[in-house]
Amino acid sequence: MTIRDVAAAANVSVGTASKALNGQGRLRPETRRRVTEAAQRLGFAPNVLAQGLLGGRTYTVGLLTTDSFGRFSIPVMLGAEDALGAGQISVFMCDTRDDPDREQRYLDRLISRRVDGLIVTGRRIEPRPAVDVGRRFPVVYAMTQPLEGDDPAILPDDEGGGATAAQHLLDIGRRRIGHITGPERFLAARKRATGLSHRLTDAGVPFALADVLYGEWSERWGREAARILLDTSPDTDAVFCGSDQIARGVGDGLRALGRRIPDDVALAGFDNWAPMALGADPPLTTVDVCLEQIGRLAGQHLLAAIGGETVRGLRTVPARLVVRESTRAGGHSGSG
Amino acid sequence: MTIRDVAAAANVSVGTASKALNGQGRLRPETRRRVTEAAQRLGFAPNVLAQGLLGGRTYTVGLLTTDSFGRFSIPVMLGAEDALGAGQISVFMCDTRDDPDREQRYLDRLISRRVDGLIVTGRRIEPRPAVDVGRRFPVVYAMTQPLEGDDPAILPDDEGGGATAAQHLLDIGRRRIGHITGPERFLAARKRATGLSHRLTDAGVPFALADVLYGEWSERWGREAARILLDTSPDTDAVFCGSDQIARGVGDGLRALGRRIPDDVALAGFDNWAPMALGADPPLTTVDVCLEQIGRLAGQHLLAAIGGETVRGLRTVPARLVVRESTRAGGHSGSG
DNA sequence: TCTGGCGCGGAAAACCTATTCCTTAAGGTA
DNA sequence: TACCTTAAGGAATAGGTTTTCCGCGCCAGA
Repeated sequence: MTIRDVAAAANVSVGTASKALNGQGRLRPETRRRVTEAAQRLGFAPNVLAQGLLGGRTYTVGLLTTDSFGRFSIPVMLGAEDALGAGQISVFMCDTRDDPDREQRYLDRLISRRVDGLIVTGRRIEPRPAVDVGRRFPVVYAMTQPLEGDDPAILPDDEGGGATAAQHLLDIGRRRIGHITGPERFLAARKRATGLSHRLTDAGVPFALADVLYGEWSERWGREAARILLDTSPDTDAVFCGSDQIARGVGDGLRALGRRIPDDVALAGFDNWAPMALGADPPLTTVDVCLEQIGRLAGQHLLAAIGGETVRGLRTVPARLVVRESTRAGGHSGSG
Repeated sequence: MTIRDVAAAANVSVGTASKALNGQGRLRPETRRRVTEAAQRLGFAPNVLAQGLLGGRTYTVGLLTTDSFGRFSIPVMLGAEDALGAGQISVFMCDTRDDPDREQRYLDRLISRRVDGLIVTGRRIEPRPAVDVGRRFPVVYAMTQPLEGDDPAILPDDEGGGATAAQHLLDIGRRRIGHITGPERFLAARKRATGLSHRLTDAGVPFALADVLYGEWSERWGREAARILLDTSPDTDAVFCGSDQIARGVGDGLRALGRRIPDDVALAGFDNWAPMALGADPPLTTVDVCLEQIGRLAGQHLLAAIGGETVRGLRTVPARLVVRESTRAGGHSGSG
């Protein structure tokens, strides 16, 4: 089923058929109609490979992730697809599973497939080695940043997110605030802690970076850390956590020690991961870094780069605080 | 950077260059070496579009999901990519977001892109309208099944999973078993209940399908249902849940009512969703339907179909019980 | 009536690669 | 020495589409 068949069915040449189907050239309306009708009847769909071969553009991009398309990549991907799909661009998925060999094979394939561009996503915001595709097509990073070069990267505002959470806890009257988060080696964890610390210090509330409880991104760590925190600071009236999972664990830990949430201790998480944050009792206040928006921006930047614009450097997307029951105002002196 | 450039650099014709690079034809070893060396030096990668145009195969497949690449699609996708990637096949992702118009646009695009095949995945196992791609390329369903036609579908064994969980609860000595699950309209929920019921009845343990607590796939429902269950059956010594999320809620609900897990009540979930099942305290025993395996099989079936074999009908993948602390043996008369 | 212009549609090139067929030269045999 | 065989590599074609250029016929104006 090619345009040749359509042309034959409409009694015109292939060139004419092409013009009729694409609204080009000077054709009689009746001819146009005859061709489109024949195409319709035969169920003709143009071969995009041939178009790509001719036009030098394939209308495809690669999406490379080191995250096994996990919790972070997926929303980013959806946002990117949104932006790209509107431009009629299809997306190849490439899941490296953190294996450099796999990644190289994927890159080779994408090069062979003559993609128009590439989006590289990562776990949290850890910097990663830049991908090497020569100057064949533009690359945009999302949720990660290249160690070398100045290819554009779209990042969440982890520091701002930490600050926003801090401000909220201050606003509802809390002053003895703890912070339980993931491993210190994660840039995202350090940035969130920094944001929190700066805002609290600015407000005259004492908070030392040395007080941050670094651990792992798990509920188990949250439960354990809750005990540690109350051991050293029994008068804690709010805990800001580096992830919703940790917050879930902290919540259970606090309850096990007799604290009520939010009456005795307000609890805030990070990520706004729906199943975790909404499933909690009470539902979790949390920071949403707007992953879809990050993906959408990455897609738009890539489209711009494909269109010839030069886009460079980092760009952060503001985080959004989502207030739920776990930090209801009223404070520790409230209804309890 | 085309094979023409390579040929020029090696002082041969394009035909000869092609033969040298693909190990075809009769060429002097020295000529072969000269060509491959030039290709290497110029960083040549063959244009797969041109190859596809010529060979009639594009070595691409589509992956269509109604699940927004959520919890179910992702592992299926990874498995499928595993199977397909080994065959040098790239995957187009198509996220319909449950919008028929979007779906149709994706299908049109895939047809235009001349994919070699299509995998359709879904949420749980609900049957869905068959996709219509004429006889252009083979279609395999995974985690869903077509309402019409007999295209192959790979499904989890929900009934067997329910039976396996039942057997496990019997094995650890429980006899008063409750079942809390998602909405009754979900085939998966009904099948799991059926599997449980049959196995219990076979073992002489009374269980009426009317006792199943259907609700929603949420922790909140789990918490609520736990109260309902203990209200009507205070001597319950085990609860099997239709999802890990529900199990989390049930666990919290039971604890709030003073029951210890697993000492007083054993608790089992479904899905083996790591963050939920492992984060729980104690970690959840659960049924793993082996989503990756389903995806892998779907990929293999699709490869077979692309290769010309005719594959038809449903195929189920056995579920696997993952035993963790929440159903430790010993029973209610045990250490408590 | 002849010419210029315009409306319409056809022919061909281009995109890149793989493959089939063909040419050339060299070496061997009768 | 002439013919045949074989090795080696070149030329051409196919695949589907778009676009540029060109030609044909008709109408209007001179």
